[in-house]
Amino acid sequence: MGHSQADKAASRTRILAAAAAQIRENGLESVSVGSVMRSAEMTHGGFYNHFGSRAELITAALAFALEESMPAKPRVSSERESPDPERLRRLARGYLSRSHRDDRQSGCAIAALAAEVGRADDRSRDVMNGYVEGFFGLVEQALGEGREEDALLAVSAMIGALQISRVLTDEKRSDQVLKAVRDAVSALANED
Amino acid sequence: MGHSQADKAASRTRILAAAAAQIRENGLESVSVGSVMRSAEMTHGGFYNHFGSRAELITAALAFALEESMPAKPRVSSERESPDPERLRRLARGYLSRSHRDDRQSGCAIAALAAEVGRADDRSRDVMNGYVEGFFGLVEQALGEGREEDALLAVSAMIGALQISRVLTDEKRSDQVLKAVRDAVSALANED
DNA sequence: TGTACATCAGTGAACGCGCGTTCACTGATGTAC
DNA sequence: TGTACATCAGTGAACGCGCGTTCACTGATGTAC
Repeated sequence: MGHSQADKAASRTRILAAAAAQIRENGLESVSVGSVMRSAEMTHGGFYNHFGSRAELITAALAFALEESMPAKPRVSSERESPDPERLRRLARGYLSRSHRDDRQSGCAIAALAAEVGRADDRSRDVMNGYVEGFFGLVEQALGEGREEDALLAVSAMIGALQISRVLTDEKRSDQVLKAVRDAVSALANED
Repeated sequence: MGHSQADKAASRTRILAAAAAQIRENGLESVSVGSVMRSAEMTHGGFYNHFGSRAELITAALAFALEESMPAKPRVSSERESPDPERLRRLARGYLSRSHRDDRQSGCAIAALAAEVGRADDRSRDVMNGYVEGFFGLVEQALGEGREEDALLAVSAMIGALQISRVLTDEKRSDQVLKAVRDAVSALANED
């Protein structure tokens, strides 16, 4: 609550983190300046010391949410890494888990926001585009060279399944969808 | 613009259709009473002759959009129909086409709204739940008995791929995702 | 079939409210001397 | 190191606007006789 430069940076981060959580939980449009500032424990007037407008916040918070929710972004290591089926199986197990389904606030921002970003301006699509490619790259690397098409399939299926599992009202059925796609992705990992 | 009962029913349908198109194009939250009534070529005051509130309209328009965008809802025919791989291949070709990707306004409402409905009230989730199950059933029937898990995979992948294709900023890459999943679903159809 | 009247779909002004944004103010911070 | 001052992060009141909703009114519809 001080006025130092370090305090300002911390405030900005608090605002961003609050907005990112809100976005993942309830979508881009759910963000209002008032609610975000309240979450960040400040009054709304100070907002414009940190962002030029609500729209600017939303773009920044989208990037923040994507970054937060994609801890395993592929390193830009020059050496080719070898396929790692176990890594993909672990990824699928976590991604298509009940806890991921039920904890939207800290869940995958791509699954939460893909449709909304698909209809947003180029700026937002650009931001998410990089993270989708990162996800593809991650899975392709785990599958091994020449498995690009399988990677595209696996990522599409995981994102679709997570969303569907959040829609279905019968929890058993929801679990079943998660399991079916988990198994299918694992099967891809075990091929070749 | 008359006042007969038939006119009233027609007005209600115009309002619903306008709201459904808007929802598919820009999401549930994009619907405002004013914009919908303008699309339906009426003034906003008359809205409450047809719906009790904006929330009620949105629920009804969601159902309308889902119904419109799922013409191939499985019939409740008692006789088991035989597998039809060609039908699934055709479905995948249409669903994962550039024109479907680019024409959101008349595209699949599940893909457009799954994430948003996943965080909505039970009422909305119930509505979409039925159509998701309809989609599953359609694909399972085309695949044939005992292919339930493959149907869950295929539907998840199609929905995920359509959304991702709308996010990607490189059109070639977007096309590639559509094609990869189209081919994977066709491959499922050819297995047996 | 024709007339008188009640109904009610649609109009457009008005409402209260929450929103994004602005602004004068405050007091702690950090700098110039 | 100590003092005087400019900066600027944060506060809270105020703004204009668009929203959902209400309402008095209108005139066409449909019904009772």
